[in-house]
Amino acid sequence: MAISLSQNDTSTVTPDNASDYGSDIDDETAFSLLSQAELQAPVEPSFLASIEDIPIPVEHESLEQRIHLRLSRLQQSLDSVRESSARIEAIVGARRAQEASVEIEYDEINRGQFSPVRQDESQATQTQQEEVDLKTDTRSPIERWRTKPKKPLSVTDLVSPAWCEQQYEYNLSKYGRIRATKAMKEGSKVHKVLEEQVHTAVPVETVSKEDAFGLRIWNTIEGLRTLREDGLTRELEVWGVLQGEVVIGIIDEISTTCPDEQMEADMLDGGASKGGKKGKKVEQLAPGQQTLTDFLTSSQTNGLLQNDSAFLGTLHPEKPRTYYLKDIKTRQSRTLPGPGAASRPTHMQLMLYHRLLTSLAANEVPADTVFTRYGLDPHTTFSDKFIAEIANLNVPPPTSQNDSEALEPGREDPLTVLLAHNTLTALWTLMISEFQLTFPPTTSPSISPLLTASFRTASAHSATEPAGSIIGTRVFFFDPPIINAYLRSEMAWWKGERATVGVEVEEAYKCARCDFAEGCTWRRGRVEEGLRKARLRREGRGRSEV
DNA sequence: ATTGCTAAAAGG
Repeated sequence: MAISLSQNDTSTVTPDNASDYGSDIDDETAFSLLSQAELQAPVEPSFLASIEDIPIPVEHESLEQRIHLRLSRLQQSLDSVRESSARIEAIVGARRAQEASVEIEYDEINRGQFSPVRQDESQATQTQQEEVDLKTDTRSPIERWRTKPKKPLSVTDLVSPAWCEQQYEYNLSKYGRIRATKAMKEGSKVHKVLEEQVHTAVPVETVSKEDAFGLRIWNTIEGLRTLREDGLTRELEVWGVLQGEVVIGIIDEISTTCPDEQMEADMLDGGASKGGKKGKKVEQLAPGQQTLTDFLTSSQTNGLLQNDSAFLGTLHPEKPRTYYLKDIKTRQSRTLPGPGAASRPTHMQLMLYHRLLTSLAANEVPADTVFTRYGLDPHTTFSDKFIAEIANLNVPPPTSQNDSEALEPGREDPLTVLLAHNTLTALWTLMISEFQLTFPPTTSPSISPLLTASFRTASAHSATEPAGSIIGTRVFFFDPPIINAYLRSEMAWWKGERATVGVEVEEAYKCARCDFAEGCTWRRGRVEEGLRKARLRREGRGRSEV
C-alpha cells in the first residue's frame, strides 16, 4: 500500500531519526509519491492571521533601505547631533573647497548591476522555453547569472541549491532570482522587527559608488562595535572570496549567549580529555565532533597565544568572549524541519557564515578582489558629503566618551576616524582590525563552532502565541569536512563543471510545493526510472511464479 | 504594478 503524502505528514518520508540518504521505502512507493506531488493543488493558507501585532515600521521599506546608516541603539539622541550638522560639514568641506562632490542617485548608479528580470511570456510557453534554454545555453551558471555587471555570488546562491539545485536553476532561468513568496515576506517582517531591536537605520540619501560601499563597510564596523558593547548584533554583512569568486553574506545574529551549555561542556570536555584528563567522556560523538577536536587543538597551537592575551589585555580588561552565530527561521507551521535533508540549507548557511567570519578575522580576504568585482576604485577618497553625513550621525555613546582611557583604538569621534580612513582600502583595513579585535585567536575559539537555527512562527497561531514566537531551536557543530565538500560540489555546479542535480526520490515531497514540478526534466527522469524499476520487479515476480 | 524593483535573505 502506498503511503499517502500530505503537507502535514512529511515526517512519513523523513522521520526525525532518518539519515540523509538512507531510505526504506520501495520504488513503487517512491513512484507514487512523485506522481502525487503534481496532484497537490496549492492551498491558500487563509487561516493565517496577519502579524500586525508586531509593530512594524514601514517608512524605510523602499530602495534606500540598503544604504541606511546603521546606528547602535545607544546612539539615538539624533536631534542634538543634527544641530552640529552645518558646522561639521563646513569643516570637512574646507579640506577640498573646490572639489564639488558628485551626487548620484543610488538606483541610477546601480541599475545596470542588477540581473535582468525577464517578464511576460505566457505561463504556458515559458516552461517549455526554459527547457530549451537549459539545453542550448552552454554557459556556466556563474557566467549566466553572476558575472559583472551582475551581482556577485551570495551565501543564498550557494545554499539554496541544497534544497533543490534543479529548482534553483529553474528560478534563475525564469526570473534571474528567487521570487518572494508570501511566506518569505512574512519572514522578512519578523526579521526586520528583530533587527530594529538592535539597530536604528538612518537614511543616507545620495552617495557615490565608493561612498555607497564605504557605508556598507562602516555598517559592518558599527555592527562589530555593537556586538562588543552589547553582546549582540544582527544582520552583519560579511564578504569573502571562494575559489576566486566574491561571496557576500549577511549574518542574521551574533551574540554572547551560549545556545546549549551541555553541548558546550561536552565539547570542551572532549577537547580536554585528549590531553590525558580522565573523567566524563562523550560517548556517542555527533558527526561533527571528531573534527571539532581537531579544530580546537589546531587553534591552540603555540606560545603566540600568551602574547596575544597580554596584548589584548591592554585593550580588553575582561577575558575574550565567545560569540555564537544564529540564524532565525520563521515557519508557517509550528513544526521543526527534520534534521536531515530538510535542514541542509540551514546547516550549510550557518557553516558558510562561520567560514566567512573566520577568514575575515584572520585577514584572509583579499580586499582588492572584492573591490574589483564591484568595479570600485579602492583609492578614491570618499566625498565630503558622505564623510559629513556619517560624522554627523555616528557619535560614540556617551558612556565611553567620558573616560578616554577606555576607548578602543578608532573609537574616537567618527569624523576623525573617517578622515584617517577616507578610502575603501583604508576603511577595509579598519574593518579588519575591528574583526580581529572582536574575534581574537585564543584558546577557546572566540567564534564558537556551536551554530544555532532558531525557529519562530511567521504569523500568530493563537492569542498566547503571536507572530515571531519561538517554536524551537536546533544547535549543531561547525563541521569543516561537511561544509568544504558541499562548497566544492556547489562551486563545481556554478562553474559548469557538473550537471544540475535535483532531489532524490526520498525528498519528492519538495516537488509538491515547487512551481516547476510539472515541467521538471529531472523529476520526469526520476518518474520514468521509478516506472522502469517497478516494471522490472513485476516481470521478475511473474517469472518466479511460473 | 492591484504591489513593482533593488541589497541578501526571506521559506519549503
